[in-house]
Amino acid sequence: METETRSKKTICVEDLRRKVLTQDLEPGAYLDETELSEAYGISRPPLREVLRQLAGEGYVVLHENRGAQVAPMTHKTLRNFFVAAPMIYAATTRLAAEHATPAQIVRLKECQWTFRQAIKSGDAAERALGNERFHSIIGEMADNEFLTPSLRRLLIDHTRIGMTFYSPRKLDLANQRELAADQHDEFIALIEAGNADAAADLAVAHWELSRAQIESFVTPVSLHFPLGRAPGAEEQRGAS
Amino acid sequence: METETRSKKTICVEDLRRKVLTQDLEPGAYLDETELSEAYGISRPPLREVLRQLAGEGYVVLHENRGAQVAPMTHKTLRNFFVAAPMIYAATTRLAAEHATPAQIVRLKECQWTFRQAIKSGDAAERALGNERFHSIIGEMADNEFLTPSLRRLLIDHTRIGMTFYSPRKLDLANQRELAADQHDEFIALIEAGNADAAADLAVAHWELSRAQIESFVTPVSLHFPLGRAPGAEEQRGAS
DNA sequence: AAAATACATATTGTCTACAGCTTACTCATG
DNA sequence: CATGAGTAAGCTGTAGACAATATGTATTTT
Repeated sequence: METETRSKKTICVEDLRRKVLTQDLEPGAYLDETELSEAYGISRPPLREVLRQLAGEGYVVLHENRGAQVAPMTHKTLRNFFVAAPMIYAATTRLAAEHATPAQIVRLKECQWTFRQAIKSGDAAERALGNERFHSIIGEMADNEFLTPSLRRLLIDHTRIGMTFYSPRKLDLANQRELAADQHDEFIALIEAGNADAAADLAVAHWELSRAQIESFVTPVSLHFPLGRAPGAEEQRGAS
Repeated sequence: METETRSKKTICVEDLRRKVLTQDLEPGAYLDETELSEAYGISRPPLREVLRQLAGEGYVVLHENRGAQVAPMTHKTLRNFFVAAPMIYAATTRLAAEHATPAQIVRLKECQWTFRQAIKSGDAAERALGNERFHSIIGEMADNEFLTPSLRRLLIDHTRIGMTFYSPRKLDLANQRELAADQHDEFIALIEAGNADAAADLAVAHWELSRAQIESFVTPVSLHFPLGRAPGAEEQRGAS
């Protein structure tokens, strides 16, 4: 067992990533360097390094002399996401099935176990983060430094979108989440078997399921939404 | 026309990018923070920010307590590159043809003009950088934040590989470079016409040409390479 | 009264100095 | 002579103080 003392800076990076993914920090929110540096018990120079790193990873955007902003989600985000996701997911999953090591498969299984616990617990954030981690590991398995950057970028917004549209009340969505978890088990089986073609197909199917969930919110069934309600529900600026 | 005074830090970022792309800084070389900060007339904290940013962009790799290293090119690099490149190039080019703005097309034409000048001049670095810039602009045209990260990562190593295998002596390669430049003109025409399918096909053809050039070096006619050379090529520390 | 300018405040950007880690060299010892 | 530990030098990591830039407010001028 490794003791592995993570530095304050590492904790800072990981916690900020987490806060962005769970929308604990909302898209478009501006970050205060002094405030954050005090919160994580480090000084401003290393914190600024952290922000640069997160900018490189796509979590935040830096504006000269105007600080850091959590990467915004514009009207184009969803459209671009729909274009890029199936291609990258299919490609990385195929490569994962071809290249995965036994140690990585063990980690993936552990991750899936944690993921199912999160589903049972009903904690939206833990479920979203568990799903992100699962697909991150598949990305590691693919072991292609040229595809990983886009995959990581996709997973950021996939996770944030998943948080946005999460709705524990709708039973059919709960069923779809169960189905998604079952597909994760299939991922493990196919990757372990080295069945690249089937794994790529499953990636597309998994994506289609997710897409259907998202679209059911973006293009809702007409009469389900009472229209004269909650005028301030869309209070954040920038929403057309 | 704006005057646009670039800060020292911006100059530093751009110059380091350039040096990595042209192999003025060799893959695997370690960077000295003090040395670089003095060279660019800034202190170490902002330089460290620059290095973090470049790490996020894939130009360098950071090692805890051991400084920054120019992103190495391992034996797997070329193989992974061959897998990812055609897919990403085709996808981004297709999107570029669908989304390019007139202003971007003007910039692409200017870039192509500069590129042809570089070819005439015979300057390998300028030619490689001009090519990188041309394809970067196509990436901007695609306007998809989820695909751009992988494209940028590909262009880094494509440019470095192009520098590695550049050989002005071989006449057939000179002809192939002419052909590549002609294909650039076709890119412009197809993008301007909004012909997405043809643009995607051209991207694949352009890639195949480049691949053939690379492979003619990687898999050379048997007797051209003296084999008993450079025993310590794995652990170079410092590039002089 | 409205608009523009000047000033005050807050936040970002940078520098110097110091602390901590890694490594290479030296010296002692088997 | 080889091997290991101890030590010193150099580099990375961090902190606190200072400089520069943007923003919001208040005042002045038309």
